[in-house]
Amino acid sequence: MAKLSDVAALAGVSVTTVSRVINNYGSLSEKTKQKVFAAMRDLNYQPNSLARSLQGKQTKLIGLIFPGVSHPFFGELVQDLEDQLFKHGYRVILCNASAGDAEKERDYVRMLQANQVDGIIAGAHNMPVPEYQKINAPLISFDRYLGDNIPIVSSDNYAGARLATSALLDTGARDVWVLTGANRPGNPTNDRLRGYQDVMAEKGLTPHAVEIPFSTAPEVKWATIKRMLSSHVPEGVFATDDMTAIMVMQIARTLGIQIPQQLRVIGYDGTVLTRNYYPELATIVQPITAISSLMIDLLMQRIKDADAQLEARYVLPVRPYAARSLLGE
Amino acid sequence: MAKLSDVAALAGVSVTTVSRVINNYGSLSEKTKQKVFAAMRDLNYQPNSLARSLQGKQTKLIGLIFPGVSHPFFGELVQDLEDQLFKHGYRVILCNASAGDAEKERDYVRMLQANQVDGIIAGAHNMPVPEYQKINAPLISFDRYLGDNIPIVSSDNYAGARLATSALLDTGARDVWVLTGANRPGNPTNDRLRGYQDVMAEKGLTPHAVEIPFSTAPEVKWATIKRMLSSHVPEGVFATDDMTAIMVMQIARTLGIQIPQQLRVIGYDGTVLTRNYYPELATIVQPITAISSLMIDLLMQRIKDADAQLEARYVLPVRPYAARSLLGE
DNA sequence: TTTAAATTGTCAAACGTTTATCAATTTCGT
DNA sequence: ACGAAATTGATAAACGTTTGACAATTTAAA
Repeated sequence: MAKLSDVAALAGVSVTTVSRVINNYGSLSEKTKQKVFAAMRDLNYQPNSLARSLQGKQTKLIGLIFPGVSHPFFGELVQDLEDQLFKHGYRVILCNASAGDAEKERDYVRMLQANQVDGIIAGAHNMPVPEYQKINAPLISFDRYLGDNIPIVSSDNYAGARLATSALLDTGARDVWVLTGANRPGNPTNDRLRGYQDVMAEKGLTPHAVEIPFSTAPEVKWATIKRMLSSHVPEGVFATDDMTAIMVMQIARTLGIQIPQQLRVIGYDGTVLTRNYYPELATIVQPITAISSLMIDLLMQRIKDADAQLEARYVLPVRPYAARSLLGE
Repeated sequence: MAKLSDVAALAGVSVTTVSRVINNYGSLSEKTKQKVFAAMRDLNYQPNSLARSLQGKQTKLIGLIFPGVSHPFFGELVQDLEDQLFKHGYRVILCNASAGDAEKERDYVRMLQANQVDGIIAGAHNMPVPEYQKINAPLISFDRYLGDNIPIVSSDNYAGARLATSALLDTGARDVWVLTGANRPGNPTNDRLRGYQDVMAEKGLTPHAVEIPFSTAPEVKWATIKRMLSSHVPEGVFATDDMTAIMVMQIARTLGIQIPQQLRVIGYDGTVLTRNYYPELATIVQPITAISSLMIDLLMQRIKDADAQLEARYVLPVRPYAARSLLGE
């Protein structure tokens, strides 16, 4: 790998001059600039990031901690974050912090700090809150409470859940159940459950919640749902994520349950993937692009100024998708 | 951030000793080791990766260049790669090289080299081959020809395509079409097309190929398929990826085409996602886990020894999934 | 108690940059 | 052609670590 001094030698100038060209400071004649650029091109020179970061520059690296990119929602979110961060000149270190593995997440956080990342965006939550608090890199959270002064960005889970539940009730259904992920304290997705419960209460209906942790193996999930549908067919099911909703519909079909005549299903997330490849699924769309731009925007503020005053919570609006299909239209 | 000298001061030893403890060389008494470990713990010390890499150590970073993680297949592959690399002590820099954007990919490659990554795994191919050739980091490719001496790992596209086509023919279908991605030269996925063509030829049947580039916007893809199915309903369709297969089935349904009575569809990829959430889809399963372990294994060999002699091509076996559903079982 | 071996320390160079200081040289306007 | 301004260079310190050479000290074996 060519280094600064090689470029200087080839261009016939001093290393100081080359550095001045690269960092664009001091006064430089157009002629030498061109000579240096030419030499850089010839040698295919790339400044060594390690060296310049060591010297004090930013690393231009951001750590992304999410439960994994194989889930379509996180896949799309991570892809969007990466795309946008790239445009801001940042690169991404990917951390798949599968649910439950606190030790791995700890390792990640350690590593990200050792690598001097300029910031972290986290959408996983396996470690206890106090540990997040002492991370000294700028940190923004998605949909999870990680500690005071760590801004949370999320979609309007409560309003979304109300929308979903109401859409089911609007079809005339009264026996409406909710399928929710693990109900961890301080987790904004609890609002999805709350939204459901509140709407049901307002209508004087009995809520029924079935809990299926996010990390449940698909086979187990399948079995659980099948057992549920076999013993009793509700009129409506609000699954708090699309994949679960799709599974409910699949299982219903295999059980010969008519959709939507007997059973109406609505999901949550509304990824591009489900909207395009499963368009008949009614769902609540999270504004992924808005979520990523906001998170990046907040992160950039904290990177510029570590003490930037930010809100504790940023809640972005959701919208219903394909609710008509609940009516069989 | 605490540094080496802080640890030394707290432990009451010299920096050399601390470094010796960390890197485990020279002779050390158990007592000082413990003192140093304790000090590291107390200060929550993390060696600065930048500094140690600059000094000559590996960065323990691997670049992953793929078309994006929002596609389930790549999402699962990347997740698997990341998980396994983590266990090997490596971290991942994620590069979404959306199809067609050579400039972005060039930027990525430049950046990865500037960051001194220990290796690269690439599953995208937007730059001309010569540019890959001059990358000096160890490089392994997925399913794409990137140049001589750059090993390609892929599933058995040819055999898989034969399997898929045969499965359709086995149902009695004769008018069988293929829906394939862009047919770029040197791209092993061409083998999927070849496999189809060969089987058709062997049976004396006329092949029909419709090309839909991978990067096509879903709406356009939808329209294309709809147009195709509206003008003529084949007896069988082999879509060279599952998402397209699913779309074909969705559109067929909206057109009132009976599946599988009138139209049989088989896909390719067989991700965990489709198998779990779309189990009625017949498909060919790529061995994602085997693919990632092999790629990592090869990469590790090249990292240990840059001149490690490796094969040009590694082809991993595929297996059919849910072929029975083509028969309506 | 002597002596060899084990342990720890001191010092300095190196990795590739950035940046400040000061000096030397070139360019330019008048 | 003179002086001021612009340009370039030489040198060195700094970022945090590793590693080698060598010296000093401690420990343990004979």
